[in-house]
Amino acid sequence: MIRAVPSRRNSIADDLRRQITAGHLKPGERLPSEAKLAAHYTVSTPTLRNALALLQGEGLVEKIHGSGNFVRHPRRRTTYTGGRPSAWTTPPAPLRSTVHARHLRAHSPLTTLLNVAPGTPLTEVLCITHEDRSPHSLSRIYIPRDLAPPKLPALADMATHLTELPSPLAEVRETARSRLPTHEEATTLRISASLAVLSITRVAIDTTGRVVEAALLVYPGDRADALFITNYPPEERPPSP
Amino acid sequence: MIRAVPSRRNSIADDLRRQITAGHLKPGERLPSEAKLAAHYTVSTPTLRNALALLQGEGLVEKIHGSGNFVRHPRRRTTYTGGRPSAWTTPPAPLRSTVHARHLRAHSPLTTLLNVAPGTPLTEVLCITHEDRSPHSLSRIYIPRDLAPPKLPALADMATHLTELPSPLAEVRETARSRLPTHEEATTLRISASLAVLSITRVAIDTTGRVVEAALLVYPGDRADALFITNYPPEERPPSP
DNA sequence: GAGTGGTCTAGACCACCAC
DNA sequence: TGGTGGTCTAGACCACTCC
Repeated sequence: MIRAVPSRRNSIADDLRRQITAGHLKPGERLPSEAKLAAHYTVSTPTLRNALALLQGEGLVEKIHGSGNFVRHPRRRTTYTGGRPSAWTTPPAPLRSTVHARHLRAHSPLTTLLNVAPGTPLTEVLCITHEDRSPHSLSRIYIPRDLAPPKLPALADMATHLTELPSPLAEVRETARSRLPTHEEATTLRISASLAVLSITRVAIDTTGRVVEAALLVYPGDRADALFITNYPPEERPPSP
Repeated sequence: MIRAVPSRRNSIADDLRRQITAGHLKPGERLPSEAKLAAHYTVSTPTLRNALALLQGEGLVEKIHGSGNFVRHPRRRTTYTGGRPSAWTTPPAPLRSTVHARHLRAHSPLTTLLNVAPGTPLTEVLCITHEDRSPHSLSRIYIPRDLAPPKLPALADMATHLTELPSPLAEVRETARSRLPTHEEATTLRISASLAVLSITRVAIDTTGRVVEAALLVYPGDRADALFITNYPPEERPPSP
């Protein structure tokens, strides 16, 4: 049974949401200050802030400390396509990537992910995609250093790289999880701490069983889906259990 | 730059979290009332409730209106495996399913999902898996009625069914999304409204291009991952772009 | 420095649950 | 009916941003 919840904060959120979706409040526009909104709706500031928190969780409003609440630009919803290592991936049309690479040595979570000994040299590529100037997604990609180009590369340079592996690619395993962002992720992606993210851990394995790439991908839930396609060619259709 | 956030609610949440993970507070146990906890930490009730809200979002604490805050039983983390229609799926060992089936006719979101005309007869199977007595996941499965058993079946009966399709299965497409639960989902799954869920939309297509099954799956983020495996057999290794 | 949001207080009153 | 959580008020004081 669904209980109707006619709380003050819900009706305020509904009203603001209607104004945003109807276009009376335009993307990028600043809302009146919380004090003014509270006065307008004749509620206390905590109640008004609760209403705004709902809209932040939906990705409709962005709060910037010290300057105000802003209507978010509606995000293009992009689709992450499963089954491909980074080298075969380019960000969809309107997005641009910022890439930073660095050297490091494998430690605790990475050792199990890449199945390497602690201290193994790795190359990390940190990649943030942007739509206009606002962040869209966050990727951390780890490659055994002997497979990475000797100079820390731009991601574009990597595109040609994974195809030159000593052994060909055999398998890609992806684990998708839904969770709230860490404090760090929320600030880099400039999203509310209550906006859920899709976290994908991807591992690419070559025919020798070696992990040639591991990737930790984070997509804010309001702007990305992940698509996975499984084909059953006639000769290898699995039996029923 | 990451800013340290040493707020009162964070330190309280940290303290309670430590007590839970260390086992001083045991699963199923009721926490002291919010008033008592507030007195113990010498904070106001809203502040204490904020601390509890953090733990709810992590799935560590379950709040039951009128009776108290309880330490959740730690959930077994299950793994949803992609690429399979319902008929090939059985819930992992400790879980049991409650199944309800009903007839209905296709309407707005289902018509596009199943690619059928409005009013097409469908069979809906609503499936809730449980671990002990607490809900674990929620599935809604839609099948064209001529492919479903004439009597509304238990899901177990369906297992043999999809293998008897007029045309063999050709493709499974799965879209994964991260979001907060709807009010309805939060109450049926007995989770906090701030615990993110993994929502998977799965469509199975046979060799004639017909959609033989569509499924809407909801997994609370604290207790399920989804795993997708893509194999590249030697003869069909895709080229680099 | 003026204006904004971030956090917190110390209550009030209502809704739900178990006895 | 008594205890619990749910919602809300009307402030206070601090931290951040921008001029």
